Amino acid sequence: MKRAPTLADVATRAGVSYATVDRVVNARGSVATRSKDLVLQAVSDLGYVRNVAAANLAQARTYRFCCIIPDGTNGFMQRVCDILHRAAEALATDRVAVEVRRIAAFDPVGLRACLDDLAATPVDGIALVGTTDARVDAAIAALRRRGVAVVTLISDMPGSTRDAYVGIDNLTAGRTAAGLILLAHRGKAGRVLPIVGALSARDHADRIDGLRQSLAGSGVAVAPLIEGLDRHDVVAGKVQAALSADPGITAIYSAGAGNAGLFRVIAGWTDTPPRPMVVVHELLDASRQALEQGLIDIVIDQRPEDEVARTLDALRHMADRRPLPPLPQIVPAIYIKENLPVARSDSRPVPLAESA
Amino acid sequence: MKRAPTLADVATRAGVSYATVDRVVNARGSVATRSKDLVLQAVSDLGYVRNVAAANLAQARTYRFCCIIPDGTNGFMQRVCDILHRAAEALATDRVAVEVRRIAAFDPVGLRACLDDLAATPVDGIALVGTTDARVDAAIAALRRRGVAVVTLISDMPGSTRDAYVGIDNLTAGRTAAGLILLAHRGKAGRVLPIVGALSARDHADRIDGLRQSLAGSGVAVAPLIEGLDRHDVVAGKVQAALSADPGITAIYSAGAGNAGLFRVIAGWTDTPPRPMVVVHELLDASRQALEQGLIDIVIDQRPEDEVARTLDALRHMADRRPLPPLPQIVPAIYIKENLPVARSDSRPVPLAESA
DNA sequence: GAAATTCTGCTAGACGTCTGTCATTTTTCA
DNA sequence: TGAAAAATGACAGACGTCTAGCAGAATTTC
Repeated sequence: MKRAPTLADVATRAGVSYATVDRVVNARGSVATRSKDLVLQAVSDLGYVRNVAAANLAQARTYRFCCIIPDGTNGFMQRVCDILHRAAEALATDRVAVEVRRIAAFDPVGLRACLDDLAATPVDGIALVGTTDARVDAAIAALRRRGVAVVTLISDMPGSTRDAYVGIDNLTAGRTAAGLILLAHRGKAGRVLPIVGALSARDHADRIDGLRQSLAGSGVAVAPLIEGLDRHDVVAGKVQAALSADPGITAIYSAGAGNAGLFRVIAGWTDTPPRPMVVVHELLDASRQALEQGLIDIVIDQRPEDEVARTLDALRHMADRRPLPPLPQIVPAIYIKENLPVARSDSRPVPLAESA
Repeated sequence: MKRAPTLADVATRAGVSYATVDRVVNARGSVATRSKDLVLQAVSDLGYVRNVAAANLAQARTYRFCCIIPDGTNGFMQRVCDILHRAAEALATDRVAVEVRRIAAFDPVGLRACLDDLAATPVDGIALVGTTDARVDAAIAALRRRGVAVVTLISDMPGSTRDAYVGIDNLTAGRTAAGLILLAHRGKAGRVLPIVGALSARDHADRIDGLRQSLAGSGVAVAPLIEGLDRHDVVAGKVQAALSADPGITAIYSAGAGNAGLFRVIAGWTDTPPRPMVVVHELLDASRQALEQGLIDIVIDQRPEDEVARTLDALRHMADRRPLPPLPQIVPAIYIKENLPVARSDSRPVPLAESA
């Protein structure tokens, strides 16, 4: 039960002064290579780990994070924002201030402006939904040079210098949809109607790729793709048309948003032939209701709660210059009518525990 | 951007000394009712929240938690232990020491002895897998009186005075199995063979209840229950017999452990008729392989990672005498061949970040 | 009214780290 | 060889809370 080693212990062990140790571990001032080695050796000998509590206290540290979330009619992004706000409240105890900024969706110029704006404020970390664009890349690189942690959320930017990506593997998501569709077909032949917002959206395209991969070689074929622009009116029209044109559709997989239109079409289905199996993404009010009413069969959800928690955790680690713990993948959840979680209630915690 | 209020601010506002404030918030010494009210009022006026970092620093606080996990051949409990150990490592940074004790499964006397033993050591919180027993209840109550936080994990003890339960709703888990079985039947008739370890185990019984509820009124019936005692040899024999006796079985739902026996039977299946659909619980090496090899269709997993994380988090909150944040239910994960997470790799974090 | 009890205020030293200043020593290079 | 530059040591004041001890004031008890 001995006390954990402190920087003073490290200094003694390394045979240098506290100041030198401090210069090494906090990377400031210049230190001779020899001294640096001595210190690092002592650190590893003693198994020193920084006492984060003390460090934060000393700096009166307040983490300042900013999350940049696309605006628009997308219910999913709204949900992400809600979760962020809730998480921000809970983190207030730990002196973490989380700001959420909404920007126009699919607008690299606006995103870049937002990032440049943040570069001028004292911020420790930024989370953003990736948008592939050279100007955004440059802004991220600039922020990182200034020591700001940058994490991509939900959608990655593989080419950029972001510190980490937090989100699901969309190829796997598409394969999952395929697996469930195959399960329901049980070896019978069929044809899946795939719907996306736009194939130019990386995540949507990945999901459809995954679907195709896992259906290949099975008896279930893939019908021509519908691009619904994530708008329910467009989706409704195109789905209606596709179903009329092809009575052999046995399943529908919607990889994008704008599902309200799809639900309307299904709601108007006549009994014969039986309606196709329907798989959509993201658990929102509309999809939850559709599931409860039996209009659809499966919702694949990317667990934004987990994504948000991981994101803030990653930002915190990086702000502390601590290594990121190995992150297990976020596995999308599969919801059916029977395992829907109860709708969440907001309860407000009190600041202090009861006195005895 | 003003600084968060401190206890000194509270004292000023309340018009009393720091010492009095301290006596109120830490519930020591005696304080006049009037002063106490003044302090509490100031706390709520200012929105004071204790700076946990400073508090821990001042006390050189080391949280000591102990998790009591049943021993035995159960692979799931082994997995829980692994996760606990990993979590313990990660929490070392925050001065949290987690000890894991294995005890004989289904042995209330041993559990009680373990709890009594712990009562004599300086421990801040205990997590245990619930076992319904009056002696255990009493031991828990005694611990709580001594200020030790007690959380039940995986299996609850509804009658006891535990502070919280972290685990899944097994009724929902059974309903989920039913929903997936119905999905694969797509309106066709069928018959499910249910397997448990023992109906006396609360979680197993709940799952079967859930299954029955959700199958009621559908075309899928429930065959006579098999009790396999969670032993793979017993399971193999009884399943083989049941399948021979009833060729109309179209699905198997194993709510307990000992699934290796079930996998063996399925592996020996002849092509015609097609094998029944198989749903089992807990993602372990054996079930993962069975899923990959196509021996089974679905694994329902109770996400022990989440359960462990929540448990330790809950213990920490209670040790700090902070209110528990509202816990969203843990929703069991549904795995099929296509969405299996990659097997986890163990990587060891380095103690310090790189110097610039 | 005196004594006992309860309540309150004051003070000071931890806890481990960060940050800054200043003086001193060692190294480097012209 | 001397001057500039680099490296090091020493030290002190924060950060917010906990803990302990002691003295003085207010209240209750007999």
